[in-house]
Amino acid sequence: MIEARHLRVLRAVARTGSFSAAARELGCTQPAISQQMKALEKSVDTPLVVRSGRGMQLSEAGRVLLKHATGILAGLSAAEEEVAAIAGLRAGRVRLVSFPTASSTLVPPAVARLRDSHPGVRVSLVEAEPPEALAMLRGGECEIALAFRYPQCDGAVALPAPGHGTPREARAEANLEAQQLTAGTDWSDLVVTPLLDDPMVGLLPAGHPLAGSGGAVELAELAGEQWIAGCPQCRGHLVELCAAAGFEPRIDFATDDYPAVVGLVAAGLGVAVLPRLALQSVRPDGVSTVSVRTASGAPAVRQVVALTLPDLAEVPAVALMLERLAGSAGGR
Amino acid sequence: MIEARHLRVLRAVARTGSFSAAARELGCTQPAISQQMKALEKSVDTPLVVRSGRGMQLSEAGRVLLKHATGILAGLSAAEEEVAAIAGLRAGRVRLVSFPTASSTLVPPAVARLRDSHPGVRVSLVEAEPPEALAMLRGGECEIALAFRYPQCDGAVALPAPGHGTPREARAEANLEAQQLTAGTDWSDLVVTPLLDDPMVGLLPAGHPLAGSGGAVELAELAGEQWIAGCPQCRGHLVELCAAAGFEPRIDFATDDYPAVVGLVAAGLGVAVLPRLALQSVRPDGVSTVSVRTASGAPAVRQVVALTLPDLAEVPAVALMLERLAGSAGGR
DNA sequence: GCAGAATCCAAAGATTGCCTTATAACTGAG
DNA sequence: CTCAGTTATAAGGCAATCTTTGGATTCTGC
Repeated sequence: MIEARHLRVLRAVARTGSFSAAARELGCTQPAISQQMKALEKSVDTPLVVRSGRGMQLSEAGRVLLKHATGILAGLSAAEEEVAAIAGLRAGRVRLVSFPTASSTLVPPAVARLRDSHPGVRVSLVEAEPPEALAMLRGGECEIALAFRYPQCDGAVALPAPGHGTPREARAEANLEAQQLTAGTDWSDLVVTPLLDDPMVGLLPAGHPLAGSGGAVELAELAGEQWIAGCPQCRGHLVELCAAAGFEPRIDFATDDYPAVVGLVAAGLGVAVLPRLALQSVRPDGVSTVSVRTASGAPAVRQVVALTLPDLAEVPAVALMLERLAGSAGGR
Repeated sequence: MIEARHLRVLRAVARTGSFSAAARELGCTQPAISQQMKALEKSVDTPLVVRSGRGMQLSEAGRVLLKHATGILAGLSAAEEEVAAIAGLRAGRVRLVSFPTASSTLVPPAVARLRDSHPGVRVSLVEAEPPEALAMLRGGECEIALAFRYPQCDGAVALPAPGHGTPREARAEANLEAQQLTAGTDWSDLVVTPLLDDPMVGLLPAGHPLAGSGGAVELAELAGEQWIAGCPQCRGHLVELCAAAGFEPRIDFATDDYPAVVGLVAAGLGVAVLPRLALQSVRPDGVSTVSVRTASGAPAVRQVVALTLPDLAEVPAVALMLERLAGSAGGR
């Protein structure tokens, strides 16, 4: 088996015309060159150099091998360079999958700042709801999945050191609590980068009695209202929240189109609870917004996170993108 | 530094989709694959494989590296194959330099038989007198030089085992005797393959008194003749031979054109001594040939040999050509 | 749900390979 | 003939590699 090392030696010998000079060029001793050449000649089973008194020349086999060596070593350098470009954030691509709200709020500034600092790294974005995004992540169709979950307790999830060889146990332990509390989101084998605790905002018709109550309401105060729900996952969360507050919401309308929710509330058809992030890109005409507290008194939040695989967290471009996303979310 | 071994492992992993399968394909154990991949990832400083639960996929860097690996490994295989073709006598070229007489007698059948047995090996032929042929050999312009010398003693030169690692000392010792006797031919650092002891033939005009003397004459019997000499080297040899026989030849004509020599002798302008090989391609019209004995009574001979460098003697095509030349000469 | 098969990683021991140092032999030039 | 430069060889130390062994995880089939 011919190794690249052999070809490097052969090339140096051919270039310099002597073993000693080749050794100097490659930064090793002359016997090393001598042995490498002998090993190469043994592996191809034919002489490669012809010593004639003082000078030395390549045999025909040596010339043929050298002819190939240049191309092979050039290909090797090209490969090294291209991989180094990816590792050095001068090239590469990060495929992002995000749910709609995030892709219109968190993602754009993060991508813009990544492009400014590292123009060679390209980012692609596909929209998908968290369950599908997770499947794409596990299936190798993307590097980062943005998702959210609704922790029902106030304690913040322990923060795993993002992207630097976090042991499996630590991650599992960190996610254990949240995992047990929110069904269907087993992230124990993933690297979870918390981005944002997105507070839930109550939407009331403009003339609602609680609209002026200092901007904060208990969920139980809305027990008798008609409700307008969002996406299936949001609806499920709403029901859980209300159950914790001791009632079951009457839901007459459900839509995952946030402007529609606002319109329905403004028309006096009910009240709603939306993540604040979702409201950012919707003009809240004819509605009042109030903060919502859970039964325990703490504000209700939706936790927005970026997910990736442990191996992918080691990829520089992925780690950088995660950093940018965290930075983009941090200001909110 | 990326080594070919790494790329072979990467390719096997990518092809099979698992470390274990790659290990089976490459005939080693799975931890070996695991370690090689880890070493490769370390050398390029970025992850190359992404493990997602059961399956595994290449990262972007891995895909890029694999893309190059295919070409690099293909180039390596091509190089190995081409060199193996040369080593296996399915390809290659042997450059022969020969003096005119040999190139018209010894060389053609040898080349023909080599071409029959190994059609891939090409032979090129250039004509040059021994001194120049030797220079070309030492200068790397040919692989085999055909030459001759005139040993003045009868003892045959010891036969070095042709082309199989003959130690320097043995060669030097074998050639020592001849070296001292024939000036200007230091072949102690060469591999000498004796081809032929070419007997010297006397050329006499058809009616010469000695023409019928049983076909053999002593050189001294021709002391009083006019002489026609051949090439410069041959002329020098003739003078030496005659000196040993006790006289100095009167040389009125000298030409290295053998038909001319025959013509001159036939015209009765003198006598000549030629190697028998040289006479083979000349029609001896009007002349009588007799064998020539030196002063010591032994027949005078010209020794025809093939010369090559020690390293070149290890090259299969060169060794084969030497064999064919010896075979071609053996029948004479 | 629970063995079973298959996969990967990690640690440890043995082997192999590579490099260096030191020495000897050879070549060509002054 | 000596000297500078080169290569080959032998021996020692070091690093890399492979294998073995054991343990953890995942998917599969019952």
